[in-house]
Amino acid sequence: MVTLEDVARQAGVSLATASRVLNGSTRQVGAELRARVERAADELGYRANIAAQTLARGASNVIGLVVHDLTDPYFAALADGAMRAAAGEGLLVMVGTTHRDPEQEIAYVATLHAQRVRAVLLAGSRVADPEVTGRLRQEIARYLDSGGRVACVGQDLLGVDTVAPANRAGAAALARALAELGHTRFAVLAGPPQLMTASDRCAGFVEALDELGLPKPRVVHGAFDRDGGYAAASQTGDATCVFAVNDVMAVGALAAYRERGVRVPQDVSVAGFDDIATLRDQVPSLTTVRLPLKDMGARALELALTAEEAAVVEQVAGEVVLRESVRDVREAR
Amino acid sequence: MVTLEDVARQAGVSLATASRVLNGSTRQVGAELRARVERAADELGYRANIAAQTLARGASNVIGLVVHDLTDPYFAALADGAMRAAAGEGLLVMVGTTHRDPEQEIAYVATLHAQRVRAVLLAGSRVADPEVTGRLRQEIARYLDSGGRVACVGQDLLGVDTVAPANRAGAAALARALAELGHTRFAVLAGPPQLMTASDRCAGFVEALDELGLPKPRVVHGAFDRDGGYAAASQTGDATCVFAVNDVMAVGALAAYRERGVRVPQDVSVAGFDDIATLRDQVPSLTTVRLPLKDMGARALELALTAEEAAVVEQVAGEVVLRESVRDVREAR
DNA sequence: GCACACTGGGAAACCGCTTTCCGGGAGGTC
DNA sequence: GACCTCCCGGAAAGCGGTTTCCCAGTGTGC
Repeated sequence: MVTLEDVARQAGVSLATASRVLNGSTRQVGAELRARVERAADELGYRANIAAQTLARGASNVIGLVVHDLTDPYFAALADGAMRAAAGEGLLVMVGTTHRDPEQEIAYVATLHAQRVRAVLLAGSRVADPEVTGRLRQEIARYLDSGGRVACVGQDLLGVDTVAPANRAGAAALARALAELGHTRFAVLAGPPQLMTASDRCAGFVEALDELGLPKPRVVHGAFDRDGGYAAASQTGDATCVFAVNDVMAVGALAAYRERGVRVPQDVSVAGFDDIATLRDQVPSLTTVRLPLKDMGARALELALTAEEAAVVEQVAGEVVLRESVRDVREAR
Repeated sequence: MVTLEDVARQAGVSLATASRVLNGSTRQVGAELRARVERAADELGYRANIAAQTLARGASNVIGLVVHDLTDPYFAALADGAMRAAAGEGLLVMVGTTHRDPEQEIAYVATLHAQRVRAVLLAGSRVADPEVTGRLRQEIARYLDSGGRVACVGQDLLGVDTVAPANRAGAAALARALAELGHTRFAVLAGPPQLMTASDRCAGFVEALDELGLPKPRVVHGAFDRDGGYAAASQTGDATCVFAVNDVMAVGALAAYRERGVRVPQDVSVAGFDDIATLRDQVPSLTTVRLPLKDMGARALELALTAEEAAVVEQVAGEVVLRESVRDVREAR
């Protein structure tokens, strides 16, 4: 393992000079010595020891990213956005996946704190459990106290910079758009009640229907993933329009209907939420609420990197996108 | 920022004792002192500084993973497998995405080397450019020399532990299976000629057809992604069966045919390669060659972690999976 | 009763790098 | 020519841990 000292000796200069040449410093070094150091470093195959640099500088160049599941296109897009932004800043990204276990999330904050990462990005829904959230907040507080930075994509519950998708408003807008097509009997594939992203979207949808004077939808709880949507789709009763609180669930529901010979949108209309990238190849194309996922990931990184006085919360609007999977039932009359 | 020294002082013990209590050591510490140290650490909110630990121990607990694109389900699955395995070993994962730029790949090896990561996993196709491969090998050699470990998923070209999917054999088996269904006029959506995964699969397919005495397929080059498949699908001429060298290209091709009113499999049969997870919701379901992606990612990590004398190369067989997207043309007669 | 492990605590060297501080020489000014 | 800046090189003090080495105290075996 070749060290800076080896390089300095080989070049016949001091440690300080070698350091200044190889790892950007404000100080100038004469051309002659500079060349000698560079040549020595190259000959020896020197690579700076970042652990040592981090320790000496008191600042690292890696950021931590905590997601639920990388194979979910939602998080893949978020992560991709954040990682591109990080690469642009010359930062490395350490990724942790929790598989929806809140304890894992807390543990990752602690671990990333120990790593002294420059910032931690928490992507993904909060859960409606004050005890767990409290412990997470405490872990975050420790990290912030020691100079860390945290940003989050999701509900504004942690008191840190947040990119907050307008889940309620988006779902409400979707409900109005669907009602406008003449639907009156709705079902919601609502995901787990404790998951706030799921329950917010469900609530926004239900409230909007209520304001329109439409009957309450049938609410079916289940898992927040493709299989959850698939399973829940069998319990939508006589609804003419089904809202799955995220796209992967909607895709699962489409599969279930297809298998049962239920035609979409002729027999039932289906809508999702997020507009994940894989939707473009879905048949029928899926109505959804578009969220600019990559931008959100990138924005979260930016927020985490620019220290403000108070925590800033940025609302991100969702845009209703009507596609083939919903039918205008007024035409039918 | 609270340090071990703060904890030791608060507990009224030496640095050494505090270290032994808090960060696993072979040495015993008396119950009394142990309790005092633990309480002090908790009160102060102490988190070990991993950079300092890494420096002192000369070994880190993070591994590096280099992939082309996280939003591609192929790499997401590979990464997920590797990350689960890493979590099981108590390791953190630092992820870099190259977006298919080989220079980025080399740069990441250098960066991860500097980070002194325990091992580097290189996932993704090699390119048929000896100059670039040579530079990558050189960068890897430097890292290996300084005690690093490297494993790779893809072609066995780097002289390191490798999980090598049987691209040629898998494509050949697929070709034979398709020929058995009576197809004789084939086209291959072949991806970029320099990309070895693409060219190996294409070559395996073409050779197998040749051995069967069938006419040469039309080979259409293009990008190795969904849009590449989409674009290439317009140039398949009068082929009755189209092989896309990976699934995302096949999905793109299906979209193109759908838009043009070409029915799959009635008008043209389509097959892909990889069996990515998102295929389960594809209509029509896609014939492909299944690769156990998650296992491959996990296996690569294992290989990297267990030092052998010589580099071990593990072939991974692909399994032909016939689904709706291909038609048995013998029936038609 | 004595030599002898053995146990557990602490002092201090060390991991590889950054950066402050010091000092010598070159160049400029009056 | 004396004095003052600059400029740049080097010595050395950290950064926050781990671990070796030393040492005192406490059983053990014979």
